[in-house]
Amino acid sequence: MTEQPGHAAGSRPGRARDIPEASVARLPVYLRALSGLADAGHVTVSSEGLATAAGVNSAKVRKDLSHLGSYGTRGVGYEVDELVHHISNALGLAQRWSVVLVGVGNLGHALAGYGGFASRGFRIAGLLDADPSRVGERVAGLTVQHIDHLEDVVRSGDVSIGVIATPAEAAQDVCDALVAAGVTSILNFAPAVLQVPDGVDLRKVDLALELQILSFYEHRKSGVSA
Amino acid sequence: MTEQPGHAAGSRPGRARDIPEASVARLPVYLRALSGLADAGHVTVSSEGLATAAGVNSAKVRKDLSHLGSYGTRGVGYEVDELVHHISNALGLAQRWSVVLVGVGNLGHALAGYGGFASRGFRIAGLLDADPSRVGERVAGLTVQHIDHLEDVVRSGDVSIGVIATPAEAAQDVCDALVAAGVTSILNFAPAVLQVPDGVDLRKVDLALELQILSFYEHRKSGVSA
DNA sequence: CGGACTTTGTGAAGGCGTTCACGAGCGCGT
DNA sequence: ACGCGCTCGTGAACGCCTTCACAAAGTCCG
Repeated sequence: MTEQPGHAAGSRPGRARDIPEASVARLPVYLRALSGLADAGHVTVSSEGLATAAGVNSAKVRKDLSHLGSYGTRGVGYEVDELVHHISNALGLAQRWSVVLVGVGNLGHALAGYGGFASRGFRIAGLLDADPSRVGERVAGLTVQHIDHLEDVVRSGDVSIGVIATPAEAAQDVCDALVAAGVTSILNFAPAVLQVPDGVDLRKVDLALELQILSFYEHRKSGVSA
Repeated sequence: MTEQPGHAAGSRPGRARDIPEASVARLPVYLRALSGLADAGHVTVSSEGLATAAGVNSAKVRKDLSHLGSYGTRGVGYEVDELVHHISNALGLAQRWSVVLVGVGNLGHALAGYGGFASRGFRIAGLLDADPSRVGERVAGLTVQHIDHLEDVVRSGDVSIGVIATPAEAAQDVCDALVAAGVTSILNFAPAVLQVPDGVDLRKVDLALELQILSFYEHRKSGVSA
């Protein structure tokens, strides 16, 4: 399930209408499904249709979307374009976020070249690495800089999100440096558990974790009839 | 949160002791934390210690581990080596799984070279790609083969797990081909929602999804005091 | 224009997972 | 040998999320 921790949810009593974490996590999925539906020429879509495209059930879709407001038309469904707009707004994708990517190894290359970031409004403000032999290399239209320039890049690029794609050993140091430079959200691809101070959001993607979960169920399958 | 669907849980009435999905998802995290503790020279660890290392709370650790059996010693804690052994067994990592990786682009390269797979007992039985210009290339000690060889690779390599790292457009076709070849678990890195028949487990890792979730909370942060 | 049909939005119910809290068991020191 | 202190294992309470089910509301067609 790869659940993620609670985002220091109560850091402020803030009156902001809160959308359940589980719902927030599905909004990007709806966004992607809606892109596909738009490309296929659909102008409107029912909760049932969107549910199928997103791989969930329709009750969940309706409940999730209801947190954003009442943007559906009874008897018809949701207007695809309008829904994309509202979900994007809710996710904060209307504004262009700048991210800094630390660690330009295999995974870093893949992330830098990944189209899914740019298409969702994320701008890579800098590529950094601690290895001097990598500095100067051109990757995805950017020049790799030394990690010492982290603070410059963050401040001059108005960066609030950092992505860590370093080896596990370096991850915590990089994380601390990101926080010190003023980054307030961190996405960690390194296989390590990181500590961050309150007020900084941390999420992780573990490439091997899902494979191990599959292993569990695969193991169960073969063992069931034994 | 990136939660994952229900693994067709009830496919068999199977008496296999079932571990809650949420627990299963944390076991790999414990495994990693325990590796770190072992390297640091710890022989035993308390639920509190493991909780800190894994980034969860101790009650959760104890509850999760209790599903595997009673391997702790009251007043002392858990023996690190023994716990690694039991968790590995539960996850099915005692046996060596063979996986086939389809799509050798940027991400495919990163995955093929990712040490976390090999270190957890996953063997890459083949690298496949549809692009003829990529066929023959050596990546991570293997030679890229054309996708037409999929069935050969799966059958001769006793492969039960497939990893998809293709563009979104190709993902469903590759998925169908994997299923047809006999793969029963699929890990999808492509940004697409895939359909699989009953009996096949599907999990996905979405590189951009977590970034969008961070965007949501970052957006909220800046909007709170406005 | 009116009635039947479709689909949303949502209160209520149910299930799952987390957290609490404490009894049971084990090691250690005296 | 015995009691003290520590930590596990676990039933119970709690809370979040999912699912159900239906009234409200809008469309479409005769």
